[in-house]
Amino acid sequence: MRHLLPLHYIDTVARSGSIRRAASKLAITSTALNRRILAMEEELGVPIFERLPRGVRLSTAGELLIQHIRSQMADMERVKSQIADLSGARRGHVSIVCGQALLPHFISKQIALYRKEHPAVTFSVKVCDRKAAIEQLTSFDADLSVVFEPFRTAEFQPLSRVEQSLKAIMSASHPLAAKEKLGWSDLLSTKVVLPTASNGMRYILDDAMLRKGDELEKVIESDNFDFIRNYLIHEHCVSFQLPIGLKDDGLEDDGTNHSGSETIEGIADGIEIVSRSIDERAVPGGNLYVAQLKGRVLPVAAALFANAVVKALELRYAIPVEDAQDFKTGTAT
Amino acid sequence: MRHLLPLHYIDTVARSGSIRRAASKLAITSTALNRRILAMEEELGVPIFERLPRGVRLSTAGELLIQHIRSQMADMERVKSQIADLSGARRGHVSIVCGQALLPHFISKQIALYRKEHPAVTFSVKVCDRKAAIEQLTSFDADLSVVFEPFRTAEFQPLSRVEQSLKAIMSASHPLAAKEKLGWSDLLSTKVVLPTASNGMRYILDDAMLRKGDELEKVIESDNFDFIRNYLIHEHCVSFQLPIGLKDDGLEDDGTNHSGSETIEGIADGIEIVSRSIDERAVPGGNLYVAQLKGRVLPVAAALFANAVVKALELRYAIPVEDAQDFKTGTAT
DNA sequence: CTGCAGCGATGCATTAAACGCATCACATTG
DNA sequence: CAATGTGATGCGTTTAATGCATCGCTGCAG
Repeated sequence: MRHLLPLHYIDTVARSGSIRRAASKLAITSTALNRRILAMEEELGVPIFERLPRGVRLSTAGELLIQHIRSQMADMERVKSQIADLSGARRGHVSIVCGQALLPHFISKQIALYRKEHPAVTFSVKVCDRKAAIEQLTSFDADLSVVFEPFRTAEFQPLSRVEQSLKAIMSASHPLAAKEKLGWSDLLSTKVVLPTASNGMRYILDDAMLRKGDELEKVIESDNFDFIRNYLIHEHCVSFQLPIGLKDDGLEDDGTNHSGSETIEGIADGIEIVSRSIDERAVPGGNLYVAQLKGRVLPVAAALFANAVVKALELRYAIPVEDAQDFKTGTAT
Repeated sequence: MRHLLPLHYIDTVARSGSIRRAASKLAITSTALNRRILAMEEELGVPIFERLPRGVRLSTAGELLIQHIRSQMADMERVKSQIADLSGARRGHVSIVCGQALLPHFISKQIALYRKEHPAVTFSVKVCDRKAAIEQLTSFDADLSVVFEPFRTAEFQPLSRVEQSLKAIMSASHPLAAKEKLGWSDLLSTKVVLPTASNGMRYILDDAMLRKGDELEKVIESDNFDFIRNYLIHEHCVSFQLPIGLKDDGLEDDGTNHSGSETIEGIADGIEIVSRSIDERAVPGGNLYVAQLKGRVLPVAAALFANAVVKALELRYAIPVEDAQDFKTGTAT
C-alpha cells in the first residue's frame, strides 16, 4: 500500500522516538525520512513532533494525527481482508492480547480450531496485564483482548463476558487438598504464592483481603504462572488460577459437569498439582472479557475468530442472563 | 494533503463514471490518472473498477474501498479541524442536509448564530428528501442531517428527536381559518395542496388517509414549499407545514406559548397566510431527527454546531421523556 | 451497415520529485 | 572539553510521475 507509506513513516518515527532510528528500521536514509516529516508538517501547518536534544516526541497535534494514522492503517487492513474474502480465500492476521491464564489451554485450542478451517490466517498472541491490554487496543497493535478483570475505559468495547471464580491450586499432598471447597479460614491457614499486582486475580484477592481485614501469608510473588505452578511442587503453598487456566476445570466443553472425576491439574516430578474450588463468600468471582476497541470494524478474520471465542466461552461458562443482551447489541454495533 | 491525493483521484473517478471526465475535473491528463488507477489496482491485487464501453464503474471490491476512502478523507478533515482548534481559531466546513421545512427559519437562524461566534466556519446546506438524506451521510457528503420522518437504516445515528404535529396553512380568507383547530372532517371539506411523496409530511398524510379510508381532495402536488404557499393566495386550498417551518408557530424560543397573538404566516399580495393546528387524532405527529452517520466522529465545527441545533430544538420543542435517555447515550457513542 | 465519438490502455521522451551523501549547528554526556 | 547522537540543509544523482501521440475497442447515429 504505497499511498500510506508516509503514514507508516510517521508511525515508525513516533514509535522509535528518533528520526534516525526510524530511518534505519525503514531501510532509508535519515535525510529522506526527515524531509518527509518536514513536508508533512508543512502540509498540516503545525509541527507533528517536538524536537528534543535526544530525538523527537509527538506534539499535541501529533497525538491526534497518530491516532488517525493508526486507525487508518488498521482500517485498510480490514478493507483488504474483506476484499480477499470476496475471492473466497480467507487470509489475514489476527493479533490478540490476553491474560496468562488464557494461554496454555483455551486460546491455543481456539486458534488451532480456527486455523484448521482457515490455514492462511496467521496469529500473534501477546501476554498483557489488565492495563496494557487496553493500550494495545487503542494503539491498534491488537485486534482483540481476552483479559480477566481488565482495566475498563471508554474505548473498551466488550464483545462478551463470563464469570470466573478463582480456584486454589496446590500439591496433592497439601493438607487442604483433602477438602472439596476452601473457605477464607482455610486460605489464612496456609502460605500462599500470589501473582503480581498487574494481574486480574491479584486484584480480586487484594480486594478480598481489604474487605476481610486479613492478610494472606504471601511467601512468593511472581508474574509467571509456570514458575508458580512449579514452585508448589517444592513447598506446601496454595496459589490461585482461573478455571479457564486449568487443564481440567471440571467442566465439559458444553458447560456440563464431569462425572465426578479427579481434578488433577498436572504432574511434575511425580507430584500432582490439584485444583480446589473456593467459596464465593471467601473470594468473589471476577469477570473475563472478550473486547475490542470501541468503534472499530475488525478485519474479517479477527471478527470471525472473535465470534468463535465468544461462542466457546459462553457455551462453557454460561453468561449471566441479565447482562447477555447488552453484549449482544455491543457486538452488533 | 498530498498523501491522500491518490484517494481523492479514485473518489473522483468513482463519482465521474469515467477516467477522462475525472481527469479533466482534476486538471491532469487522463494518462496520469489512468496509470494511478492501474497502479492502485496492482497494489490491491484486484480491479477497483469494471471497464465498460462508456466508462468505468466500481467493482464490488471498489465499493468496499470507496467507503474506506471517503471515511478516511472525512476523518482527516476531522483531525485537521481538531488540530486547528488547538491553536484557538476554529475553522472548517459544516455540510448539512435537511428537509425544506427547516430552511427558511430554523436552520438559517442557527447557522447565523453559530457563524457569529465562529466566522471562519463555512457551511453548505442541501435540501434532501427523506431517502437521499441518509445517502448523503453514508457517502460522507454531509456531516449532519436534520430531516422530518427520515428513512432510517442501521447507519443512521440519531443525535436528537423532537415531535412535530402538522399544521394546516391557508389564506386568511379561507372558511376554515375561522377555526382554532381542524379535525379530519374539516380537511375532507376542502381542497388540499400536498408535497410530493418523497416528503416526510406527505408520508404522514398518506398514512393518515390510509388508516381513515378517506382521500383528501388533492388538487396540486409540488415539491416546493414556496410555490405551495404562494398558490394558497390564489385559491382557497389548505396545505400543510411543520411548526418549525412556520415563521411563527405560537412558541417562544424556550418553548413557552405566545400570549394569544395571531398566528400569521406571511403576507403576499396583501393576502395573509395563516396556520392552524390539526387535531392529533386526525393527523398524528411525526418525528424530526438530527442525525449523523453511525460510528463517525465529526469535525469539531460540525459536532459543536450539532450540539447547538440539538439544544435549540429540544428547548423549543420539548423532547419526549421516555426516549430522551436513548438519544443521550446515542450521542455519547 | 458504416463512420464517428468516446473510452481505456500503452510506448516513449520529458519533467518533476524523491533520494543519498556530506556537512552543519546544537545539546547532552562522560 | 572532547565525544556522541540528534535534526536540518545544499547539491548532484536517481527514480518515479507526467504528457503526448497513438492503438484497439465498443456503442450509437445516420
